[in-house]
Amino acid sequence: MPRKADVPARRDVRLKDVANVAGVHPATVSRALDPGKMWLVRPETRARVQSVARDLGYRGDAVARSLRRGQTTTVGVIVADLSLTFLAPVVRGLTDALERRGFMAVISETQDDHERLRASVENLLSRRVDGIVVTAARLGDGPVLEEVAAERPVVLAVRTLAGTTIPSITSDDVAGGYLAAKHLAELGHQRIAQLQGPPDVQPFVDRRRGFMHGVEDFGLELVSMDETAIHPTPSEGQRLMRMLLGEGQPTPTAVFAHNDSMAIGALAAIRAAGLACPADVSVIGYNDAPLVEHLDPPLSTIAFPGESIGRFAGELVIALIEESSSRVASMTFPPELVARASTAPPAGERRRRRTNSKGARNG
Amino acid sequence: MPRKADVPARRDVRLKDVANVAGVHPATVSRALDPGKMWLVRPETRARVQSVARDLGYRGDAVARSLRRGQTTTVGVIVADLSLTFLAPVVRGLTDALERRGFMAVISETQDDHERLRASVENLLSRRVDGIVVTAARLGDGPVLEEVAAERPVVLAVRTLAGTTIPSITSDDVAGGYLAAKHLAELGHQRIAQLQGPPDVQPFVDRRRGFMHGVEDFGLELVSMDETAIHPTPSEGQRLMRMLLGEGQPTPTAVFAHNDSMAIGALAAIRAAGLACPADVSVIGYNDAPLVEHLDPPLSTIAFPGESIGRFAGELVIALIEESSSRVASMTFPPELVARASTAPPAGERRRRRTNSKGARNG
DNA sequence: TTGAAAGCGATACCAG
DNA sequence: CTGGTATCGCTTTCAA
Repeated sequence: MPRKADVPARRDVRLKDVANVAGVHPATVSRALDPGKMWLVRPETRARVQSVARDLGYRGDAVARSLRRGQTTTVGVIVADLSLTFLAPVVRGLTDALERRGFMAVISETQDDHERLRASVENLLSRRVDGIVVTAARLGDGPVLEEVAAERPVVLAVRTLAGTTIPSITSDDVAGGYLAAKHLAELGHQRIAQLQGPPDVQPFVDRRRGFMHGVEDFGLELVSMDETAIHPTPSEGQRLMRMLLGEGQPTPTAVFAHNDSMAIGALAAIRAAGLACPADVSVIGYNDAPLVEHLDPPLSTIAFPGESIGRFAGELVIALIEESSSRVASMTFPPELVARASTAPPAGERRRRRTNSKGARNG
Repeated sequence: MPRKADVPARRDVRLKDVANVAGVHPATVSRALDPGKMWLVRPETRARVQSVARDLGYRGDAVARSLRRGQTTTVGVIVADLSLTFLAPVVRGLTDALERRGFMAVISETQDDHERLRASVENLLSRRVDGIVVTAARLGDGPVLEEVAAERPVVLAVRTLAGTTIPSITSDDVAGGYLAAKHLAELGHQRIAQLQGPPDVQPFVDRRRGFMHGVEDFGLELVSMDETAIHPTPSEGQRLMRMLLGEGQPTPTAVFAHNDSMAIGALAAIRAAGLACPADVSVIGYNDAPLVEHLDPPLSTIAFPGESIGRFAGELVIALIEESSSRVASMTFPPELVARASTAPPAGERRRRRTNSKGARNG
């Protein structure tokens, strides 16, 4: 049992109580306790009020304040799934930026489901959040979000949306895809492929585009596969990689998985096929999620500054909240190649010397 | 610019507006829209009101409702750091349980700092959350949390606190530690050690205790090292492992790291010392965090049902909120050994086994 | 079955 | 510099 020390464990103390004890009007207490208005109160009174408030253990009622002020100092954060490890830094930067400014994050998961996104948004709006940061936008979500953005600040983070006017803080996924192709080309790969993420998520579209540019620019041969992952998960990555290895086409010597999760699945598929990475097939992922540097082999990947993106998204949404007329400024951060052991030069020479028939090892 | 379709993008629609259009009193609208009270309204009126509400795009104001009802249907969730990957399933289960019951999670990070925990709690209370789930409790936090628990439902998850009356949902870390020792003993290890997490976090204390029990029960030799990690991170794990390898004492053939992060650091230290895992030293971690199965080598570890723990914590806090008299029921879930490639019989044992095995070929 | 009226707790404008 | 007073939007007795 906790001690009921000096702080009365009684029912919540209200402004009026403080006023009574301090012998002043509630309005005065309100002013004396508001950092932005306490200068209106005579120092003596202010001190007395503050001391009484402290003694009574007074804790402002944010609900009442919100009702009166029409501001909740709360921001809704919509994520597809908190288990997505690459989101951790983003959410970290975001919540940090928010807390630093006195805002709190209320988090809602959508599992990348349109309906759930709609429900989340509705829920958040009815809770009167001052703004919303969406990291889980998918293609069809445009209209809903635009509608919301008409009444409240909305910021897209990580995932932008084609042809939207909603400001977004992202990394340049086209550049990232290009970087992946460039890396593979520089290692000497000629025949490469990509494991594509869901095409209704803008970053995947962009990564694809960037990668294709690279393929052209560097004169690579693309083992094309139109199939895309239903979800960007290890199991889907495994499925696509299996397809790729099983196709009639020649096996690529390197693949670009649109994210690290799919890359992990790809590694599994490669092993399952009796091949080795990077000896037989190089693999590069995307996101530089936590731990992928410790994988077997350590995963080459494209990193983006998640924490910064989260932080800026937080700051932007607050800016929009505080001066809603603010110019809509999107930001794009450059991604970065992180070369590790899962990518290496192709074993082309050796293989070519031994046999001319490609794919002979796909047992 | 979004279309201002049928839904008036005007200022928020209030209850009164609906009442006016529907030609009834606001109180009637309130009743007609409250699932728990709509039976008080004549079906015709109800239908009309609901239809008007829909047409106007009416969205209840949760802030006003909260003020009036003294309930926010909001639960504070305190975590040390959202980047802790083993928390992802916990938070997942938690938010899912909450949303399912119409509650929302507001998340606050403490970075395992006492002051920040205090501030978080204060902030959450002033926002009038209906309850709090704490996954970041450390030893000194008892008093603060007890005090809070006296006014509002508080539930500890993942980390319990010694000698507290606050209900907690955890896994049995003593059993987990024991399991680790047992696993190593069964593999034939004789000389083992542990990399200890911070002693002011109950789970680490328990894992240590359980491990020690196991050491005794199985008659193992413990290479003891009193040093504990400042934070349970890879770098600290690496530091401790380095110390262990450098000491005057004989090198253990297996170590139990109090969590996966430290285990990862340990693996690095082992490599850095020119040794191999599991050939020279076996390593077992704790948590079965996402991806550790893909490490090099795949990490043996002790798993706990994070999602269930989160889910039950959510359900418990809601139960406490709804019937605050409810009996305080803590729950403990059993952990489970997940044996992977980072643990194997010790070098000597392997040889001996080969020699002694029936049908040995070198006879 | 519906209406009237009283707040929930805090803030902000207007007087004094 | 401080007190009065009117809401903020909704829920909930209490009457009718």
